[in-house]
Amino acid sequence: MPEPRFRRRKEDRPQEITEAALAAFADKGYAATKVDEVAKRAGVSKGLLYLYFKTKEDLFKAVIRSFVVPKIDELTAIIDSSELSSEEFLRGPFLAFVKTVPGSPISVLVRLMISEGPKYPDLLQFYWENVVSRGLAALTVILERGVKNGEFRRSVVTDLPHLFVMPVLFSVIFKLLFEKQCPDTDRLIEAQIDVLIAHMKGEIQ
Amino acid sequence: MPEPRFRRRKEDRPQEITEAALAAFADKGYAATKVDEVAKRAGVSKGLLYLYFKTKEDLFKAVIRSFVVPKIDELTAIIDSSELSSEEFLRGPFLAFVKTVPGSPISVLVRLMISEGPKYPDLLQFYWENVVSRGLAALTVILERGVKNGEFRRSVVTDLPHLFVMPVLFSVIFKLLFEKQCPDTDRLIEAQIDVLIAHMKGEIQ
Amino acid sequence: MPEPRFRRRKEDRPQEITEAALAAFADKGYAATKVDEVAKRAGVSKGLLYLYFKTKEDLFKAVIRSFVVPKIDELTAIIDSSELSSEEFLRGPFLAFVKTVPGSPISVLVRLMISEGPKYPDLLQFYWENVVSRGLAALTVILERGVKNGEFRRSVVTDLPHLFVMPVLFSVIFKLLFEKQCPDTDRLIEAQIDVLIAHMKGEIQ
Amino acid sequence: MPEPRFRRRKEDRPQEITEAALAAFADKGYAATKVDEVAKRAGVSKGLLYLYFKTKEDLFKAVIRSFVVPKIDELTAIIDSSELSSEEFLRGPFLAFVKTVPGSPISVLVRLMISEGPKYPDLLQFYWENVVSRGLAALTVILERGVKNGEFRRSVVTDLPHLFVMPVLFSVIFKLLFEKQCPDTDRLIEAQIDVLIAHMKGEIQ
DNA sequence: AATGAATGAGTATTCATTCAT
DNA sequence: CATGAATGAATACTCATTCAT
Repeated sequence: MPEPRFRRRKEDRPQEITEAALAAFADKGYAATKVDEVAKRAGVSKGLLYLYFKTKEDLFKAVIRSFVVPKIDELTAIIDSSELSSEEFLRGPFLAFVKTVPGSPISVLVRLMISEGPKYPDLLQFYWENVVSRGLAALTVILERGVKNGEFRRSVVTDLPHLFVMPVLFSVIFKLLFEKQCPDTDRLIEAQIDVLIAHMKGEIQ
Repeated sequence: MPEPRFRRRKEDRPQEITEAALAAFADKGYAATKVDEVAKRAGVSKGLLYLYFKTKEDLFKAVIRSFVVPKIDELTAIIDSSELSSEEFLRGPFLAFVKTVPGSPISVLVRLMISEGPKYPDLLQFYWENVVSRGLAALTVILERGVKNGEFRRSVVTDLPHLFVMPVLFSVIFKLLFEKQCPDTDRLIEAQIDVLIAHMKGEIQ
Repeated sequence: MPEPRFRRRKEDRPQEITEAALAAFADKGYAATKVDEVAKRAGVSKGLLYLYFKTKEDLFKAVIRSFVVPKIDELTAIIDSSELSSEEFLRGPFLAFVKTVPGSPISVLVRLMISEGPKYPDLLQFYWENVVSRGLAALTVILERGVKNGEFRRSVVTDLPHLFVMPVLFSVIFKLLFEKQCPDTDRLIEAQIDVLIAHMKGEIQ
Repeated sequence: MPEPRFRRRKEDRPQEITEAALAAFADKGYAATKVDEVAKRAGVSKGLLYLYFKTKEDLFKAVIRSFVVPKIDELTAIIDSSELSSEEFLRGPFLAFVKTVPGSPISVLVRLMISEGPKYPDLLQFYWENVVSRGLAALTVILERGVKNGEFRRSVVTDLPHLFVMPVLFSVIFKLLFEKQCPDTDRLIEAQIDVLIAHMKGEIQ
């Protein structure tokens, strides 16, 4: 008995399709990915894809939105529920979270944002509001708390949460481009955090 | 019959074309740039462009090669000719050089490498050999010299020259994507160098 | 549980669908009308529509057939039941009937026949047999009766009933295309009939 | 020796293409005509067609414009250069001109305007301004001249130049749809003109 | 009978590349 | 050398039709 040509699974389709799209975009980038290819990967006809996403661009935006926001939610959830000191938090949950990024599917999204972002200002806006600024804000909360506690001295470092994010972006890209020559990204990230914390604490290293 | 005011010499053509291409790629990215558009910008016919570059991909590779190598040559030249201490070098010529990158035309190349690199392994190889590894090697020379001098303690930092490059990559991308919300990149870069040097020197900050 | 206020009966369905189709075709023409749209207008699912009409073309043919024949039946009925002289008939019931055409839903059918007819010879055949030739035949009966009566002289006019139909077709099309610049179609139609009758009667106007 | 794949004939191309398009539209109507088909008929590649006409719609508009305006220019030229009395003009050059329309390539344009016009208001506007209103104006000039001369009585007929155009539109459409059953269109047109002139002259017929 | 999710052939349009001039 | 007219393969998107439910 042959497989039925139609499977009705309305609820699951959008997710199945965005997952396939993420994989395809990861492989070839946005422009080089054919809609046909995404449909095939999702085990779905092109027509159905267009039932859920009006255009290829739409699909792209949906991919960005649906995979990135949950991840950042994860981070803020950790902060809110944590009773740790700032240093403990940075060395513990934050470091752990941040190490998972390079090599995870999200790293693909970073590449997509860099490649295609400039063409879609609204998407950048969304990304800024829902990911980057939220991430930086979360870090700022931690750093400020550390200053208030007396754990940290106020300095450029407590002022520039970007310094804590840098190694992640760097690792993602380095790994993407020069897998072979890439240093141990965990070590790189740890080193940066170490250096920054030491600096904030005013310790002799 | 009056002489044309500017007589274009054959030898300049390829460069004129790669410059036009760089500008076009900067505006729209590789895939979205039409060969027609590049030819128009270069003030040249499409046919002539194809006389110098066999394919669009060829042109792309030429762009990468021709703009990036001179820049890295610049850096290594500075190192070789410099009599400064390691710290002086890092805070002086290195910092100065590195600050010029975000916002310069080369930053465009970074985006191009990220977007298109994975499709062209030979280009990545070239980029690694001629840019990244040379840059890291130059830094390593400086750091080792500092350790030998007794200026710096040996540590993860002297071991990971990547830490010195991170803020540049970060700034380039941040500026590209979030121009509006971008922090002062000079300050960001300086902060990182400060923190790293302080750490290597074992000083209280 | 309250009775639904309107219970749709199965028997009405085809008619409801052809009505929706006529409206949709009127708006956008045949090719530009989507089956989906017709189904929605009819308050019916696409699947059900296909239960009644095998193809879109089928639906189209049903539309033509179902709206045009009753109209022409109306006209012949008037003729058969009328005791009037030929002139009275032409100036009375015929004129009245004919004036209602431009601006009525049937005028849409005219456009459809002109646009799509050439693709469907069987439909044209049907249209000819059931509408045009019957209409012309009815007119011929009247004109012949007038000649027999001595009301009218025999001439090209009594020979070409088409002359009486011309202003209707003209008005329908003019109104369809140039609503804004369209002359009063009633006046146009009346003028034509006047002129023709005067001619047949041999009167000085 | 094989035919050269490329023939450079920049000047002739647009006309060659519009001619092919007119023929294709005549055969199948606008919607059912494939751009591929037009290109093939014109002996040209699809790409080249798109070099001259940005879209299929554009091509359609060009077809309408390029074939219709010359025809109406012809008519107005005849009027301007004629020394005839109004009746002589109507029975002579006007009648002759008007008889050529049904069956000529322009008759195709009439069908196209009816089918597609309502979708392109700007095209209808163009058609109105450059064809219909100019044609009616030309007729009005003739009729007014006849009234001034004393040739004609003023009446609805001198007021409604549309009456003179009606048989042309009617013949075009009748021929298009019911070729087989179509009366002699020359005779139909002549009859209408006869009747109208007789009426304007107030003669007993 | 009734639904609407699913299909896929069909089409307009683009753009890197070629080649007659 | 230089041009840009000409090509055609490639691709996003549509919509009549089918069929599992």
